[in-house]
Order: sequence, then structure tokens, then C-alpha cells
Amino acid sequence: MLLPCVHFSRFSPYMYYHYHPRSDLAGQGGTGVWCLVLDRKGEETRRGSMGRPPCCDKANVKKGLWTPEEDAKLLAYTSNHGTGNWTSVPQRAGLKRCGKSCRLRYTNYLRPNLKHESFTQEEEELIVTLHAMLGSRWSLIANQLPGRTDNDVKNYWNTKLSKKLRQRGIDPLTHRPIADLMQSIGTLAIRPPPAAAASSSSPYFPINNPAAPPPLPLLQDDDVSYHAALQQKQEVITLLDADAPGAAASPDHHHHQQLKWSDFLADDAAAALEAAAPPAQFQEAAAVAGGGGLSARACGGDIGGGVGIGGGGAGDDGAASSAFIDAMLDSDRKMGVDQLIAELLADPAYCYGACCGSSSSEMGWGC
DNA sequence: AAATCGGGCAACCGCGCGCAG
DNA sequence: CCTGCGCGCGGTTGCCCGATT
Repeated sequence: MLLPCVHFSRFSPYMYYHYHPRSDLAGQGGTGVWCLVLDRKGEETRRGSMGRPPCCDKANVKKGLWTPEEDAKLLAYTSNHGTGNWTSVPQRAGLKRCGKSCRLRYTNYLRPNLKHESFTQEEEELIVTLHAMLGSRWSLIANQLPGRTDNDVKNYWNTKLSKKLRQRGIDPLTHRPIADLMQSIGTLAIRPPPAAAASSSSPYFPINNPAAPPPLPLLQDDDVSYHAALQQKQEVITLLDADAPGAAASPDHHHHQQLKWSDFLADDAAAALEAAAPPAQFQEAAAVAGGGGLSARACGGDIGGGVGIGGGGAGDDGAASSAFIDAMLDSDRKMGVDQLIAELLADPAYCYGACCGSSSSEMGWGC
């Protein structure tokens, strides 16, 4: 069923025909808005859909496991034509699949130079260490493992490594000994409630309440090495983001990644130390972020920190801190990402933060 | 031998962002 | 300026298959 309506722009009226996906036009172009562009005399000057055409006809695409025949078609097409526009690949390759499905199949299975054998001990150790550094940013982790896809690494983590860590007494989310976390939870539980005068502040963020005692750190305040580790952690994130394919294409994207880093910091228990005296403009944001918990994406990282503050630390808009951090990062950007990671992995000070100290060596995943 | 359970993994889903039209 | 797709990403689902009862 077509539902016409007319929009008058500055130059000419647009006549739209909205149609339902299941109408008679569905399958001949997908969902969307079909339009006629009319000039002032009411004559047609252009016709077509608004925006890009849909990638595929959702109703007629095949789902589920790929057959060897489909693999062969996709492989033959990509080896002859490359992997340009995935939307057109199914049709050109003679496949009844969504372009997105083709891309996934290719990148996770058919792509050349992929390793299909099981993970080695070295790869296992690297994944654990990188996960401690980066959280569940599987694409970044996979970039450091030649021949492995983010899906491979993610599945291996979820099915093997996280269980292995748990069995060995390490919380896979925080990479801290579970005993330490339990002790921290117990300590928090007996703390007095925030004063009534600060009722507008989140009780989960005593930092917002001047009357409340300071946050109880999981580490000592004077633990310089751990603070250094946090600083390096941010540098790794920043560099990896910049190194990631397409990341440098947009300043907005880079800014977005920095915000994600802030989320990452917010989830880290040790961030509470750095947030001992946050800029005033961050305190309200911290209460909001904390009251609603963590973002869905950030939750994949270090939930177990328990104490957080949004926007504190690096990657914020504070002019002074930003300038300071920028100056530090500029010098480090000259280094290659791989080299930086290699140095960090070999740095005992960093390993304290990334591998939860002595536990990692005890577990056989020392740095 | 059949039923059930659980691990592993491929694939799908949904979101954010950029960009084309 | 607005709409909606392409792409990349992380989270989740569900199928397959071997082990167990």
C-alpha cells in the first residue's frame, strides 16, 4: 500500500510514497521511502529512494550455516574482485545472503592467512594480558594476534580463558584476585551511609558527598607504580584506537574512543584514587553515570571495580589536564603500537596493574 | 540405544558512527 | 537538514556434536 505525501523544500516539492516492507514493492528494493521529485510545474524530475538503497531483501535471504558451495562462490568472487562493497557481493557472487552475512563469513572464516588451529600457550598468555589492558575490546586484541579474528578471540575467552582464570581464583573481569574483591565488598558493606545532607548525590559515589569518608582504595594511595600503569593503560588505548583501521578517518571517532577510555577508567577501582579531587563539572556527570551503572559497552570491561567516576582522569575536556596528557601522548605517538605493547608487557610496573601483581606469576601467566 | 547435558563455535543481532543521497 | 544504509564492533543465541547417564 502506498501512502503518498508531499514535502515542499526550498527548491521543489518532494512527493514521497511511503510503503510498508510487506507491500508489493517489498523485495524490489527493500524498506525505505520511495520518492518522486517534482519541479514547480509538478513534473517529475527524479525518482528513487531517499538515502542509499537497502543492502538486501531481508525476506529472501538465507540464514544459518554456510554450505561449502556458498563458501566457494564467495571465495571465488572475493579472490577475483576483492572485498569492496559488501552490499553488492551477494548478488554478484550468486548468493542468497545478506551482505553483512557475507562480510562476516569472509572475515571470520574465508579470509586468507587465518589460523584455524587451536590457540597456543603464547597466544593464550597474550590474550590474558591484553584483556587486562584493554578489556573486552576484541578487535584490538585480535589485531595483536596474527591470523586470529575478534570472534575467535572472543569465543576462546568466553569458553576457555575466563573459566580458567576463575578456577585459579582470578576474577576475569577485573583480573584481580577474587579474594581481594570479596574483601573489598565486605569492607564497603560495613561503611556508614552517606550523610542525609548529601541525599541528592548518589550513595554509590561518596566522592560527591563532602561529609562522607574518602573512598577506600584497593591499593595504597602512594602506589606510584599502579598510577603509572593506569597512565600507560590510557596510552595503549589511545594508540591502539589510532592504529585501528579507519580510526583516524574522523576526529569525532577519535573523541568517541577517548570517551570510551573514560568509561574504561571509570570502571577501574583504582580510578577512585585519581578522582580524589575531580573537577566540579565532572562530579554531576559521575553521579549520573554511576547511578545508571555502566554503559553496556563498558560493562564488558571491568565491572568489578565497584567504584567509579565518569569523565575523570584523562580524555576529558579539562584544558589543563588535556594539555598535559596531549603533550605526553605526542611524544609516545612516535612509537609504534606494537613496540609500545611489547615494552609494556615487559615492564614490571605495568604488569602490576595489568596482571594483578603476584597472582599472574603464580597462575603461570606472568609477564 | 535413547535421552540428556554441556562445551565449542559459527552466525546473528543490535548499536554507534560516518556518510551518501 | 534529514533519513537510512554501510561498516565495524561487541554481545548473544542457537546449532552441532561428543560425553554422560
